[in-house]
Amino acid sequence: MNPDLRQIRAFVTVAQLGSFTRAASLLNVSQPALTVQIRNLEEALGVRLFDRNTRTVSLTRMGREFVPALQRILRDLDAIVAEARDVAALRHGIVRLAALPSFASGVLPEIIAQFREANPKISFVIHDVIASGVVAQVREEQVDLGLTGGRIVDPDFEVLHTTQDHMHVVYPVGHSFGDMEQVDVEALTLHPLILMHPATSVRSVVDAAFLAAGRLPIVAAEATYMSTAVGMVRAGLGAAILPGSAMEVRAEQTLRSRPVDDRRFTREISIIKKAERTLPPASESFAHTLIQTLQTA
Amino acid sequence: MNPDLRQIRAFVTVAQLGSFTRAASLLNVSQPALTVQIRNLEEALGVRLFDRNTRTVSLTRMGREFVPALQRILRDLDAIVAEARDVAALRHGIVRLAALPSFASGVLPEIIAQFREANPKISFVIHDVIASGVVAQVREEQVDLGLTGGRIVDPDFEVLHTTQDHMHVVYPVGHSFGDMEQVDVEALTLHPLILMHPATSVRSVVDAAFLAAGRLPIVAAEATYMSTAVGMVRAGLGAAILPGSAMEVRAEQTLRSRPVDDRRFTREISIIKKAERTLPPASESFAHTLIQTLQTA
DNA sequence: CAGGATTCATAATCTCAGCCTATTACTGTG
DNA sequence: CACAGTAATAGGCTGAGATTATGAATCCTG
Repeated sequence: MNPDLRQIRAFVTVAQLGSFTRAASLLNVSQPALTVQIRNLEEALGVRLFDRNTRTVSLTRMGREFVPALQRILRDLDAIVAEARDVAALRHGIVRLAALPSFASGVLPEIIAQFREANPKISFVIHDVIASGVVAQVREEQVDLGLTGGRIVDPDFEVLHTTQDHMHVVYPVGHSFGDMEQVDVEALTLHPLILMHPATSVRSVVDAAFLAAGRLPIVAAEATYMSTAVGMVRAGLGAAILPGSAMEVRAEQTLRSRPVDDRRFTREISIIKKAERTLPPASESFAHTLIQTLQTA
Repeated sequence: MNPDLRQIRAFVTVAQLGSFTRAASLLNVSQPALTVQIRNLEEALGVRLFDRNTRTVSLTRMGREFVPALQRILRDLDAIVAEARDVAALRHGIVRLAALPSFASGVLPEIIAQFREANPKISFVIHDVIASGVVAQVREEQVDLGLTGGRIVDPDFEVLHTTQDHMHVVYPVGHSFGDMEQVDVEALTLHPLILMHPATSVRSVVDAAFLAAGRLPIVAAEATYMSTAVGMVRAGLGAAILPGSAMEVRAEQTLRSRPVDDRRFTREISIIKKAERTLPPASESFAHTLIQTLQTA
């Protein structure tokens, strides 16, 4: 028969203490139980490990040679078990998530900071990629969670939460948008606009909204990055339409922003994970706080 | 509860095969047993290891991270068990023994060569030291076996075997010893002799024999090493009295040797081990062949 | 799209490994 | 030489874990 972890623990403990009785009390078993465990281990290995009479216990040479190796195995195993329990208790862990750049630079950093205050040992790996990239990385399980725009119908994914991300218009101080009762599609159509690049999810929403309203915007410029768009606004090229989730819509000294007064200028945001996949405890927990933060905000 | 080796083996096997059913048949248990083992392991670690539905099994990220570490532990442990069984089966091992130089260079090499023919993987560590050194090394357990002269009465030691080592006289071709009916104490007293150094056990035997006979030898020279004594004989300084066990008494071209014809020129040889100590299987086995060889010779 | 096949999970039952208590046997010590 | 302390043995019992039987879900196929 093959050795057993309890037998190995018994052996190492007896070897260290030099006594069956004391080892037994340390291991919370009776002394006869230990005697049997050691005997079984000796039979399993085919080698006598202790020379013992009724008064004294000492390792044989073979026993002495095996102690360090077995000790190391116990140590390694205990370390793995402790690691697993740390992961389970959120004392350790890595949250891997993919997010659209707008979220990655916008709402996410604050939420992560708040989460890490409660769980300081948990680290994050954020992949900021475009919408199709988020979906792909979740599908290939390079990340546990995805934060992306649009509605997900693929059964490969489970949508943990959806929320609305309303578009804002960003304009320089003194722009006429600042004085209007409401900035609706009509108003937007009258001014040169800076829009995101057509491949982005923000642009699809904007285009769809204009299309639904039967209007065409005056496109002054297109930008791939939101910070570029903001720079263009600052340079006076026009007003930018950017999602409310993005950091860039926050007030700068010389700029202002306000929501577009039209429900259609809204994109859906989904927090997704791969279907039928258990998240690591850290990611699971972070998903929860993420959802709660987005709900209350 | 703490993890169990069977649980770990089950986990690694299921992870490798990606199937409970196939893993179960490989491990010679029923599939429900495996299900329970994995569940218990997951509970012990506090972490879900597999995502499984009724058709498919796949590792979670946590599970994937634990596989290599646990695999290594199983590999290490199996190696230790295999090593122990090799030692038990004499497929491995080291025989440590201390012997008087006369044996170490005399009878021992042949016996070791013969033993290693049957057990090629067993190696030897020979300490050739004087009698008191042999006893000391056995007492301190630096060696398993001791081969020494004299009678051992100390209860710290167990005498596995005793045999007689009769003294021989070594002389040049043409010496008158070669023509005598018998070389007894009387004869020895008439010729210059080369004796071992007084600290050696050979010399004590020789001195005691002369004392008992009430004679005094003519000491031409004293040597610490037997090979030195033989060199002196070759140089014509006289005849040497050396133990029969020593290689040096074997015929050289220009030398002859014959037993001294007096029962008192005999020393006792003991094979000893520490009392109450189990020998490693290799040493145990070698002790047996050693005893048998000495008995039949 | 229905049904058979396959696979994991659950339930119920049972067996034996292993524990505990009580006792024995031995040894080192004062 | 008696006592104290320690490991080994015996006997009885309990529960962990195995098995078989069955259920539930999913995939494959015609």
